[in-house]
Amino acid sequence: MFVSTTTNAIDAKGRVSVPADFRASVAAQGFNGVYVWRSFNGPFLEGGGQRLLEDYAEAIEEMDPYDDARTAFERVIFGGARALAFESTGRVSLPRDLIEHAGLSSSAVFVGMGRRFEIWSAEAHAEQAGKDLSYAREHKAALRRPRRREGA
Amino acid sequence: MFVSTTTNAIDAKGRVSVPADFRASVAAQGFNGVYVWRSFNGPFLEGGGQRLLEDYAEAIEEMDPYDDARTAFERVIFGGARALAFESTGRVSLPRDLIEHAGLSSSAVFVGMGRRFEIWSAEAHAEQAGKDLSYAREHKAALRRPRRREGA
DNA sequence: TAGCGTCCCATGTTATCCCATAATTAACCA
DNA sequence: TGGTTAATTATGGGATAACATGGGACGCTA
Repeated sequence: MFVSTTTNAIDAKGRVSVPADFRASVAAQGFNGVYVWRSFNGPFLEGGGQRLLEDYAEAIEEMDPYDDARTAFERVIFGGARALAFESTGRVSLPRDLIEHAGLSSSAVFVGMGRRFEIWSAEAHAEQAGKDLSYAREHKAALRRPRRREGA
Repeated sequence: MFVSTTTNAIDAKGRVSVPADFRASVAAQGFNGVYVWRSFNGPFLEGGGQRLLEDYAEAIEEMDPYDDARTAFERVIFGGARALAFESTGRVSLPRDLIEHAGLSSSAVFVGMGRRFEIWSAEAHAEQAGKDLSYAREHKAALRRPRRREGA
C-alpha cells in the first residue's frame, strides 16, 4: 500500500528516486518497477505496481470484447501507461511527455493514495493540498468508521 | 502485457521497428515475431503474440462447429492474420495491404492494449486518441472498482 | 533478370549501468 | 543515556549498452 508524501529531486537526465517504501510495496509483483500515466483529472501523474494494472485489466475483461467503451478504456489505460523499471539504485527516468504534463522541473512530490500513488510538481501539490484540507474539513462527517471485519 | 504508445519510422522498404518492450513481451512464446491483421473496426491494424492467437483458437473451439459466426471468425482471424518475424535488429516488414488498410506512410504508432496492440497512422491516431480520452473521462464510473486481491 | 524480402553492418541517440558521495536513519555497545 | 558504527537511502557523474534506423549485399522467386 502506498502511504505518505515524499519529495525527491529530478536530475538533468529526468531521473528521480522512487521512495523506498513505494518500491518495497511493489516488490515481488513480477515487474521490478512502476507503471505511470497522465491523470485525466489534472496536471499530475498517477502510478501503481503491476498488480494495479492487472486489476484494471480484469475489470476490462468483464466488458464485451468489442464494446466501444472497452477499447476506449484499453487505449487510454494501457496505451497511456508507461512501464518504468527501477535502475540499480531505485530510480526511474520519467519520459519527457509525462514531465511536461505534470509541469515538473527540479523535483517531484510522491503522494501515497493507498492502491495508487500520484506525482505532482511542488507548486501544484501545495495548491491542491490546501484545497483538499478545507474540503476534508467540510465533509468530515462522510468518513465513517467502517464495520470491523472478522479476523481484522 | 503490451503497455504504452510508441511511434516508429517506416522506411522505404516497409520496415518498422517493433518497440523493444513489445518484443520482450512476446519473447519465449514459440514464434519470434508478432501476428498482425486488419482490424474490422476501423483503419488500423491489430496484433499480438502467438499466445493471443492460441487463446482465440481456444475461444473459437467452444463455439458450435457449424455456427456461421464461427467460420467467419476463423476466416477473418486466422485467414487474415500475418505472421511477421523479427529480423536481427527487431524490425518487421509490413505487407503492402496492411500498410494500405491503416493508411501508413512514414511512421507507425504502436498502442499497447494489454493482451494485444494496435498500429495506427499518426493522423488517425491523433484523432482517435482525443475521442477515447474524452469518452473515458465521461464514463470512468463504468470501470468499476477492480476486485481486490490478497496482499494488495 | 528484375523485383522483393532478408540478413548484416554502421551510426547517432538515448537510456541504463556502475561507482562514488552525502545525508539520514537504524543499530549497537559502553 | 550518550556516542559511535553500520545500513539504508538519495543523488551526481561518467562509462557502457541498448535501441531505432539507414544503407548495402545476398539469395529467392516469378
